[in-house]
Amino acid sequence: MGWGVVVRRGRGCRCDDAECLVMRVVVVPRPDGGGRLRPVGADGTPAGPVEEVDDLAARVAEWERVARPRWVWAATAEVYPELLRAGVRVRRCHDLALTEALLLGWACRHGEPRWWGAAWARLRGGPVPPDPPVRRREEHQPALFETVAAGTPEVDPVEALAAVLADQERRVAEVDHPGLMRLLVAAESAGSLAAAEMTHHGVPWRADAHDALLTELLGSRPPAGALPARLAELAGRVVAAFGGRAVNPDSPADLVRAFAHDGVDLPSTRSWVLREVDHPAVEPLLRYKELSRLYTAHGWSWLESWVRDGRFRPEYVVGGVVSGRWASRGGAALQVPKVVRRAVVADPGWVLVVADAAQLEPRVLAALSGDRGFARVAGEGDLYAAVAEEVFGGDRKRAKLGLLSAMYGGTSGGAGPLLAVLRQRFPEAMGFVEAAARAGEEGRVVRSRLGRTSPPPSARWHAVIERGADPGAGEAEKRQARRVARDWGRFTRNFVVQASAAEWALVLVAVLRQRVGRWAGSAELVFFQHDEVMLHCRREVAEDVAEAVRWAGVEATRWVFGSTPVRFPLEVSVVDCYADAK
DNA sequence: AGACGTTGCGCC
DNA sequence: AAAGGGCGCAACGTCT
Repeated sequence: MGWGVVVRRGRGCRCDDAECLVMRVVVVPRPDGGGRLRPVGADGTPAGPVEEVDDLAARVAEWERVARPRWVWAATAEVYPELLRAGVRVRRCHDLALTEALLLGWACRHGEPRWWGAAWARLRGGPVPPDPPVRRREEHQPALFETVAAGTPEVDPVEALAAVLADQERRVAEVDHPGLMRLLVAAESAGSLAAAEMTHHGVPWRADAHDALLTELLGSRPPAGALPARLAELAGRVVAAFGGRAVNPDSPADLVRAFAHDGVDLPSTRSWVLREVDHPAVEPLLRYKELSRLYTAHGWSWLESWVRDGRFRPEYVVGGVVSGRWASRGGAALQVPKVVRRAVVADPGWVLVVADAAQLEPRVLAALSGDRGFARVAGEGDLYAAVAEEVFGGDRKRAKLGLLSAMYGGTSGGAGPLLAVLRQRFPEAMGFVEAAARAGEEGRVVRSRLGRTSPPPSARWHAVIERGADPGAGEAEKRQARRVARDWGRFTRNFVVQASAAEWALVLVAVLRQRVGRWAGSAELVFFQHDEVMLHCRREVAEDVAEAVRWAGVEATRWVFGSTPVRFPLEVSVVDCYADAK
């Protein structure tokens, strides 16, 4: 899709001026704790001698004290955890790998080899080697800088990183809106620092409370290989309800057969399907599924693997989702079930500050589209209620359904007529997502507010589309082509909203992280999940921290959307226990 | 036995 | 209430 559909230039990014004067220092660590550093200009040219040090952390801390540079390194995830373990924090960085992914994406070269391929091409020409494999927590793999050093002994890694930096600066300047892309690069890099710091600090987690919760719901911990008492009992009730027929409640196929035997035909055993069925097995089965999930996903073995010394330390994968949302590795960090939040308890004398952006995505759509009518309702505290008031005679449910369908591309559940009304009332907002959907259906890419780009559809996708367009195509082929086109349209429709929402949240984290630095030792960001942040802080500073979060929301709005009537309210709770938030 | 795809469900 | 978008994970089941 045309860039113009998605991004109208807002307020310029401050990185354009002051930030760019910040000194950059390239860092290449050695496995033994030493490393090499070199100050460089934005164009990668040396601004000082190479330093070779045996205690990299100490040297970084010293630089940080006197010059507050922007650290330039291959990947925060490979460099920063070690610094944190040595007690060293940094204010800002430029993550070359993350930036490379953003820039490759912008040029519709998603998935191509990243930074060191670019370095190679720039320094030596010739074929571009593939990326090193993704680093796994459990196994040691060579870090990026080691790989480049091993593969190209004649290339100084410091020189290589400086070259990549220069290359990236040049490419950023060539995008349609360099100021927005600079903001994205800065926020992505700041996010990588926040992610490493959150992993380092961890979410306060009371293993005893978790164990008590499990025991209450499942019975005491069973010996290895045995089912907890409560699950065994429910499984027994399921079997009894089928007249003693042997049924494994964990096996969908088994269940479908058992229900069929009793004259109940099921398309699947999903819980919402079962809920509609009148059969004595349903009630114990639903309860079994619910508790079984708790047991397998967040039971005692989860607790043993993931909680140490009163902290849950998930590993975040910054930019791990195509939309720019973060993913996580291990521990299912971004899926902590509501019941388990009982175990997330602040240390004595400390509290949790939990903040959640209310109705973030429709607000983002309002700001993106510039629809004045929609922006006006998005200036209200309850956007859905405001839309309901204006359009649906106060029916908030219908307002919510209609708006979610507009952003996700759904038409089921009677959303069709609601969409027609919304289209009439908010033509620019609805036109915005529909233009994004059309772009996807036609195989074009779309971009977020700051310039993150959707992946182009695969060759297979194009093949299906072309087969459907062939004059000799059969009905089935045409239908399939229409379906995959619509599917991709739903993806791009959602991408523009979800990716821009992720940017707002990312900038919030970036500015909040800077602000929280003033309470070093007394307040920590400990968790971030799409539109929600959690801080762990001393009780005395809780109100100040809560205020900082609200301020960060306002800042994020200004940075990402400039001047807009749209409000992005945060629901902030100060609690002892995560389960009590909101 | 291990790889892979499917099913189902937790979160936003 | 679910369905539309995005994920991670565990268990089942099939294939190799």
